Amino acid sequence: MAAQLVDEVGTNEFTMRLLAERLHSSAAMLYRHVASKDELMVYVVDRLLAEVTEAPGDKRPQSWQDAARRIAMRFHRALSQHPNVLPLLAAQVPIGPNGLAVREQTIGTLVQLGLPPRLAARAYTTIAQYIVGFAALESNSPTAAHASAIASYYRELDTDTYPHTVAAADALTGTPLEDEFAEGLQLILDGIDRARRKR
Amino acid sequence: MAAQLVDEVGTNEFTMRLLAERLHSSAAMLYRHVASKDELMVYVVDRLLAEVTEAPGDKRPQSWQDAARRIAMRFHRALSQHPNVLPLLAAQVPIGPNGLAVREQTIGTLVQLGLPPRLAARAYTTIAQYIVGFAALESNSPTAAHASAIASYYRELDTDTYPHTVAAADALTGTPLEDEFAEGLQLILDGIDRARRKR
DNA sequence: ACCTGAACACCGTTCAAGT
DNA sequence: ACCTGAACACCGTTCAAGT
Repeated sequence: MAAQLVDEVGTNEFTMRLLAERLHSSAAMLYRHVASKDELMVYVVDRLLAEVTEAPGDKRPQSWQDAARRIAMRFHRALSQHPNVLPLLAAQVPIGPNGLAVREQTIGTLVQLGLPPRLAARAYTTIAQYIVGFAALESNSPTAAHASAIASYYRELDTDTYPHTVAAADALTGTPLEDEFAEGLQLILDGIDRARRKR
Repeated sequence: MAAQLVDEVGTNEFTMRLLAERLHSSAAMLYRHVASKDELMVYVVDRLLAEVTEAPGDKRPQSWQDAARRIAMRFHRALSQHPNVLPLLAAQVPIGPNGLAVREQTIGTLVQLGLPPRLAARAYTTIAQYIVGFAALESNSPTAAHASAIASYYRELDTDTYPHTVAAADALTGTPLEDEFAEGLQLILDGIDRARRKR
């Protein structure tokens, strides 16, 4: 399957020829199933979004904050487990069936729990953007592959010319990334809550 | 210049050979100035970030909200003027000198106007993510190139299976994108403000 | 020493030719 | 009818060979 291969070798190394080889087939054969590599990538993204969909056994959320937090965590976890999909997600707006399903489920739940439809839609978009953006930031953390190159780059930074950047970096190094994610999310949820109360 | 060519032909059509041709040079010559195409793309992104830097003649912001809004608007405008740079910005964390300068200036201003350093750093990241995410969404609007393909895709959507998505789409079609951007930004600013007051 | 054309090792995609 | 090897038209990158 294409999604597995992306997980394994990453977007850059993913090749129609390599996928064909894995399937004991030929590259030309793939074009009988998909129109292009781009279309295939849409499917790969949609596979990831499938993991964000609500499971049937999930207990019902008690508040819209609860619901938003839960979907955000699922989304975040899916991206942690499939970090190689991130570049694809940043490049496309997810238009596959699961992408639409997640959107629909989430907005629906938020509306049901008291958020005005317009605000619910904006909330979903803002949160989704935050998750993807945070994951992009996370992939640049010291555990990532290109770490050494970027680390050496930052090492050259003067504390005098970039005092706040360096200070902030130090401050944030203290807190684990999981907490950071939750804190930033809370920032957004609070903003949504204030918008809700205003009307 | 590389940035101009990206603006003109887009990321996909941008080619070392084409750039060399524009410069009345050869592709091999480019590798005397840059190590790789990726490095060149870092410069292209940094050119855009240069437009986000504070101009010397700017009047001083009155509040951190004011400062944040102003930098967000500049960033947003730069992306509107160079939409082809967006895919690059989504793929890299901007590590060029201007990227660092914008970060430094912004966090510095926010701290000076009363935001705790940690919160200022997170605020910058969250807002930057929002801007890039919003631009990605905007590039999918009906004025964009791939509009017909995506439009036809959404046309197939059942109002029964995706009631909230369709309803939200209708609701949001009414408001101009500029207003939407400002509203979403306000959501985040409110969240930051609540975090500030809490401590 | 500086620049280039041509080459290398790839791509995504297509298509004539086999079974 | 289904599948494939080879080909096409490209890439980014390198390098021997020219000046």
